[in-house]
Amino acid sequence: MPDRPVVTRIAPSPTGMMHIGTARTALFNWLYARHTGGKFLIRVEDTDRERSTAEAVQVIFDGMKWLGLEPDEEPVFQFARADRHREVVQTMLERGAAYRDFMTPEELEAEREAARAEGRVVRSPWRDSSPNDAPDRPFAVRLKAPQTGETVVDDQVKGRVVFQNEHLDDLILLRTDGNPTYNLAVVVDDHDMGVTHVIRGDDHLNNAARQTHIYQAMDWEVPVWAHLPMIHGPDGKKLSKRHGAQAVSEFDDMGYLPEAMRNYLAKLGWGHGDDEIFSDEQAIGWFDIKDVVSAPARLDWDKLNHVNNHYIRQAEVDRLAALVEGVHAGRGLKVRAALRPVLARTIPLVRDGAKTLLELADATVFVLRERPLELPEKQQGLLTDESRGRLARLRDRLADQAAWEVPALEALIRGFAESEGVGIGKFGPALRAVLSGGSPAPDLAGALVALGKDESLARLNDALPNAA
RNA sequence: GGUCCCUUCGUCUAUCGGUUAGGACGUCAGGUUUUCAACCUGAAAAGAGGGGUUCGACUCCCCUAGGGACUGCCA
Repeated sequence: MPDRPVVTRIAPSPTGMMHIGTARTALFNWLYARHTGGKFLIRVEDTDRERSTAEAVQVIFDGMKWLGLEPDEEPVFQFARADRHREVVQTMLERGAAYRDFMTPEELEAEREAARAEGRVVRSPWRDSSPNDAPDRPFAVRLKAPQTGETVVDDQVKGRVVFQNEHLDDLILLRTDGNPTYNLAVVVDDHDMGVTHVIRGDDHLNNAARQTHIYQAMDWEVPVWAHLPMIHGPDGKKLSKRHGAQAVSEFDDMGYLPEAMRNYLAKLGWGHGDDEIFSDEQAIGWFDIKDVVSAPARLDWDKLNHVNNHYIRQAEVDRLAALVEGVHAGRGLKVRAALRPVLARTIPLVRDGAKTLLELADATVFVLRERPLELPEKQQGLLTDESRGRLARLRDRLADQAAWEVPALEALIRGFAESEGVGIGKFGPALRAVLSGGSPAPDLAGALVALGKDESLARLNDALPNAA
């Protein structure tokens, strides 16, 4: 185990979106680096030139920034390091740790089929040929991996995993076109970047064994491995589109707060006793790779919603107001400058029930509506002659009310109901309808406070033109 | 086919050989109540199956079953 300061990294490939699993892997790498006082790095695996567009790369950076997981150093781009990768391969060739493989695509295909039929691994006839036999045609370079004995991946979450070398094939290091492959590039880059702990998805567990051979061939120190189980959809299948979302940006769009995502994602595969809600500082203090669960976890929207609701209740009102304004803007509803204070005033009154920013936004539309409000048909029945009369009497009381605060207004409404000799249910629904125009609204006192005295009375007057 | 990983309430998890198997989300019931939500109280709910090891297994070992990953000159 390396004695150096811890260096972790996230190594996403730019595919046009940032998968939520990548986000969790990033989070764990970040937590571990912070916990140990080490460094958290990012390397963009952009060797697939077709998919690796500038936009796709930006998506990664945006996702990381939104999640609040910024790396400690400038990003490394893998493609730019191809020369270095080739240089390492050259060294391995010189050391006899790699060989030129002249198999044609057809030969390879045939060998692959034969190997599968025989239940063995692909082998190249060129592995043991002498350099003099080299034909004059393009070749790939393969690692000359040991074929006997065993390779141990001492994994921090999976435990000691043993592979028989006879089951491991000779990794291709350089393609026929001279470009490095993924398996070569990760190892070289991780080594050059000084990565001490490779924390990644367990879809790479098998690769870890073969990558170990590269480290050994170069006499490099093998990093500490930690292979995280994957995140599945609610049905236990691989997380995909049909589960609602898989990209980080989608969670943003759906109104989840980054701190809620961090908390929830941290709990997916890791935990600290009975603690459910915890701060970044606590997570950093508690986090240890050894405590990561080895079984895959399913995404649970209900729980995510619950956690998000918690953080919405805790968030600064000004921040929520800005975010909610953004949601409204996205839906084509511009918030007039004059209404900004109203919006900010409304948020504390409606946030408790909001599971997402979208719901929070929904809960605030009633204060943003412009008079005169038109009641939806199903609510018009609420305005009978009787209820109009009551509302008119209530309006007069409200007009005389000086303290425009929730407790005082609650008392006023209760007192009014008593003086009318009826329950609040006799006029509450009508009041709410008039104040909100049919939009969702909080309790009556809250709605009055949110709207403010003038607007409240004006909306009442709009609905009671002849009742004065 | 081969290699490897995984398996505690519906879900996320605690337990690290001895517990009435705990917590959270969700669910259900009740309460509160002017809508929805929130909130309060309570309840139901789990060790995949089979063998071992042991005085004693959720915990250790083996087998089976079921999931998953890899098996690319993708990453």
